[in-house]
Amino acid sequence: MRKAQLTMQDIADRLGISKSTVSRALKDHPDISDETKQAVVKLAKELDFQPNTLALSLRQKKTNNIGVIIPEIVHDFFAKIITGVQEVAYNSGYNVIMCQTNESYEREKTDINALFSSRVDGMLISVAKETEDFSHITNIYNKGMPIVFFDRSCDLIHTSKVVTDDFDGAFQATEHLINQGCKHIAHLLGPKNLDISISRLEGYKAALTKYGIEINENLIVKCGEGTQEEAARVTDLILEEGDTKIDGIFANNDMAALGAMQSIKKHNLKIPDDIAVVGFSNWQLAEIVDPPLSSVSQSAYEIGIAATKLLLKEIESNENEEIKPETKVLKPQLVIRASSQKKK
Amino acid sequence: MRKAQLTMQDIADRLGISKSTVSRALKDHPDISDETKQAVVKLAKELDFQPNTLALSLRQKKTNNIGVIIPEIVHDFFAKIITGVQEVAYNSGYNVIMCQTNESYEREKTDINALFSSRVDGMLISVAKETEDFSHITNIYNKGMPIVFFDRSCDLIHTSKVVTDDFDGAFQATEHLINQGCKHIAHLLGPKNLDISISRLEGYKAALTKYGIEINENLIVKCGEGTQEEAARVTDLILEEGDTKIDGIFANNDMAALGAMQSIKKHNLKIPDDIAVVGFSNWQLAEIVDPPLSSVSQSAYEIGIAATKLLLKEIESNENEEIKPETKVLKPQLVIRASSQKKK
DNA sequence: ATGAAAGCGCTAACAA
DNA sequence: TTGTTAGCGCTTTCAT
Repeated sequence: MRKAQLTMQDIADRLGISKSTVSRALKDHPDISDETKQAVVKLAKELDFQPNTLALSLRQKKTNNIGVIIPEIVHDFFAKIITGVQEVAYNSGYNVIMCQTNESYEREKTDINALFSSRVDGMLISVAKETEDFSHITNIYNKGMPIVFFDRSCDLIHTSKVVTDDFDGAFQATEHLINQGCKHIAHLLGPKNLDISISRLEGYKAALTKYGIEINENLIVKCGEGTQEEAARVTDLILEEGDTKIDGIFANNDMAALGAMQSIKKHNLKIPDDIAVVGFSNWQLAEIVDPPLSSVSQSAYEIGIAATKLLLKEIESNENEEIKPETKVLKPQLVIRASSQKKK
Repeated sequence: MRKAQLTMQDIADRLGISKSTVSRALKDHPDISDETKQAVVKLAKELDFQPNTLALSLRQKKTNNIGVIIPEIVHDFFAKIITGVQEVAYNSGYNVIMCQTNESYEREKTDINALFSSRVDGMLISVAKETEDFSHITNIYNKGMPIVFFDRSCDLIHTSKVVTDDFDGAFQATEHLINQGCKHIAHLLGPKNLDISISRLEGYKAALTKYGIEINENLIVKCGEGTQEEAARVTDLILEEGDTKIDGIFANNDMAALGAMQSIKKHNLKIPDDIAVVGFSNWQLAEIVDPPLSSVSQSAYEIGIAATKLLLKEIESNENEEIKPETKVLKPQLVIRASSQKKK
């Protein structure tokens, strides 16, 4: 700040009263006379007085800030979560400090320590892909920092968490394909080291089993990191060299689904009539591509809302009462679009 | 914080020295003996001491935080800007506090005041669409808060700003279409109340003029807020009722370009051979749609970098020296994809 | 109804 | 080389 800042002392001086009176008047303390109150409020408004919340926070040992650790803002999914977080926080008088780790462990460590140093009242964390050692998180947890994980959690730490029911989403998607008449449904698998990939695979298998369709391991194919190109390539293989003629694809994510669609079109097959396609995540692109892509929506906004509510509850709970961690599993919703609705 | 926090006093007590010695030891002050230093550092590490930056900030009248006011995180464009901002800030030892206004004036006012109250060292601001009264910004500016505008600025306040050269981008796009052989290029116009819409229109006109192509006002059509549906609708009209057969479209933004593409396909015309299309903003969708969409890239990341550098320069400048505001105009780059490359 | 004073955790001028 | 003290701006207990 270039200029000296305006303080309560300044207001007090001008009015010939003490700064404690100013403080009380500003928070409408019953002891203060109406006359004094009005004078103070008037002058404060005139001078556009903004109290220094640093001093307040230091004094009260409470900042009314919460920190959010997020891997990547540019992902629709996380951006929507943030929006949910800010909504709840804002309405409860909290500010949100966001840090983007770019999936880097080092960055995550630094960010979390910085948030701790600035004494946020609690943290919402989605861990970076790189992170395997969680001591930076257990450290602050042990010091009493309220933490809620969202989307990507860490089982080592016994806190509240909010996650998507990936199994259920995959089940819904696969069941929908079956209901559309698909008998030979391929699955484009995500990276095996992520829990979500496994859960989605399990959901896919469970749906097939429920409807008495045999699981064909040849139709379950890895597509690396799940990029469009990789997905297109593996779909090419399925269509050209596979011994089974498929009529449906459930992809681990929307980018992969898109790659599959490109491959299908290239082979002059029709979507959805020859092959129906369903993705996962319901990114913006899903409604934009041609044909619009059916996809499992993870209700990111709701995840943000739920996680923040849990965190604020914890922050505002009485110090004495023991908080028992809750795990909220949000059911995803299948959004059906043209890519999977076969004409009957 | 549930538990009492660890302070320098605690460390001092355990070591039987004073807290000022601890403070000095921790910042490697030359006066302190190596012996003491090592003891302090060792204990601090053991106890995982994290200094309270609130106290530091209050004392130093410097928070090392910068605030960012952004309309919508979910837009690729802004998300990328943020990434650039965080990059520069992080490397210079600053933290970033982001606020999302959701294009609301009220929210913007509250956010800016909250940032001021928390004594951020400076602010990066992109104003909300709703904002017409700027007194909340002039207020803090007059109190000495360093401010840099990005993308959407406010001419009333004489600060540094970083913006895209929309005129140039539109010019490049239109010139490219002309070079591809287009003679009748339509322009899908953005909302007239935004400066950017006007600049892009002007760039379009200037390119036509340069190449001796007459400006046909019938080919300059509004498409409301620029959504896909609206763009598709107006394109339908041009194709069905227009008296000119067009061979190129320059759209004010990518969503509108997409709508135009849908309309063109519906009319069984080929992109780019019958009609070439160029959009603006180079959103992710541009490379995903079919055919991939040529688009003017605004180099959002660079905007974030440039704005933050300007702000930090201002923050770190000597109080006495007068800062003269700079305006950085970043040239956008046309990214040419299949939607506009006619076979010769 | 108001004021004086202590203290939140840290730094820095001044003393020793 | 280290300690003492004052003070950043605010709240709050205890006096008055």
